[in-house]
Amino acid sequence: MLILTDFIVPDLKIAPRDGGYARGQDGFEQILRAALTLLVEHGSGALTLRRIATESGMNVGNLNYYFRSKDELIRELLNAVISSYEDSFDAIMHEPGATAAERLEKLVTLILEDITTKKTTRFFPELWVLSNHDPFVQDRMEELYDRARVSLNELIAEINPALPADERETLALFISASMEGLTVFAGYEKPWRSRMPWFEQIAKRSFVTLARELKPGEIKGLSPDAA
Amino acid sequence: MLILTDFIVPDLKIAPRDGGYARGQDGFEQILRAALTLLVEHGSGALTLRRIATESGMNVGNLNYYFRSKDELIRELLNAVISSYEDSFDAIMHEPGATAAERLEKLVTLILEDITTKKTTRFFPELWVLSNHDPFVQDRMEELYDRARVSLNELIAEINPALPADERETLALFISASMEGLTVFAGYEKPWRSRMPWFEQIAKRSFVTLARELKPGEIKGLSPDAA
DNA sequence: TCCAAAATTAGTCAATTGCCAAAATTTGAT
DNA sequence: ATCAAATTTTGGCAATTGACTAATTTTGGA
Repeated sequence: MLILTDFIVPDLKIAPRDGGYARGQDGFEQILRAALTLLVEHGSGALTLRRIATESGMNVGNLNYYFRSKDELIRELLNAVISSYEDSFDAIMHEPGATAAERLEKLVTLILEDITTKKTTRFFPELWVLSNHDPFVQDRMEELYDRARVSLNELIAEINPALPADERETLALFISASMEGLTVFAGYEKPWRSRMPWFEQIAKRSFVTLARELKPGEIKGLSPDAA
Repeated sequence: MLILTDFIVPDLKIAPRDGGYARGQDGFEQILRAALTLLVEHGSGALTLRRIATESGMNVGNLNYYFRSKDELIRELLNAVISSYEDSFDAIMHEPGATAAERLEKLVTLILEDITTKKTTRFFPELWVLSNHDPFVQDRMEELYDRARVSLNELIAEINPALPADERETLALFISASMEGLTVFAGYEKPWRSRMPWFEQIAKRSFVTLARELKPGEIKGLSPDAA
């Protein structure tokens, strides 16, 4: 059985530009879309102005008309992709469901299935690497994950109202990190991709249990250097 | 308070070379060490032959004597670093502890503390990115994680002997992925680095519970496309 | 239709890249 | 001490990179 959504050109969220012709907006978007395709298909090493120009059917010099430098182009690209994820998260956040636990399970399903797409599997590790040496990327990435955790936080609060805010936030972080980690093992074309349904079951069971049964103070119970 | 272990040059495991002088073995190691330092400190973009030559106090042309191509140099580098981790995992595997659950907790502590080192936080995301477009890296990485999971598997089997092998392996994968995911959030110089002790508590509690309480067939219970 | 702004093209520049060949030097067994 | 093998240096090459300028074409409001 083939999955049909694989070759969809990934989405970008591009802010409308100030004063300009319609063609300009198109060109702007074409360039970023070409850059994203190259990044996803061939990695950051393929992100040269000439390859982006070729991929977008444009002249090299024209890229310099839209973007003062390659650095600015890449920043705009990351910004556009990250914004598209923020939109997705906002949409996911309002998914209906009966109980809070059921909505948490639904959220886990949506996130883990997004992880198996080519776009997500390829883009996020690139983001993680860039964030190691670029403060701008680090800030923007932190902002993205903060927003992605909002719904997680709300659900945990609903499931376990007694849990203090800082412990709740820590649990949300742990859950988020757990799921992100699956990218490398069960993402697109990864060796354990086919086991993602099982991972989903374990994740749901584990996360709901944690949210339900964590007692206030339990996490901080032991000082980290206690033998 | 300053942490003093940050600037330690990361370890490499380099196989002794066939026929050659002692100086040759030194040069070989110097080059790979310089390359790793550059990768960790400045990212893969800094991995040019000239920068590696400067960093290792060598001439550019000499790199071509040791390595037929830049590609071969990088492969040898990844191989050497991965081998060093495999050694570490083998050492960790034989850590003593009373019960299996206690040994599992100890293993979690060791892995999560390794994640906060500069070497690990910086190197692994680079590896993940490279694996997306390089089958050699993908194979080698899979081999590394396979070996890292051996002890995890044994401990789960001891804690819950009734769990079938494939479900046990899936749980080990989930646990491993969970911890790897923390790299991006609580690794070296990451925003939630200071909460790593809390993450450790949650992880121990969660993983031990899963290992103890998962029932055979529970993971595969629902077919993935059941609404 | 006209025309200024917007968008695109063509061509060039210095810098950097990986790679290579030939000469010079160092090593260590004999 | 000798000498072949191993290592290092020197100098350069062709290709690619990001950036820039000037000329050309397209756009869409007046």
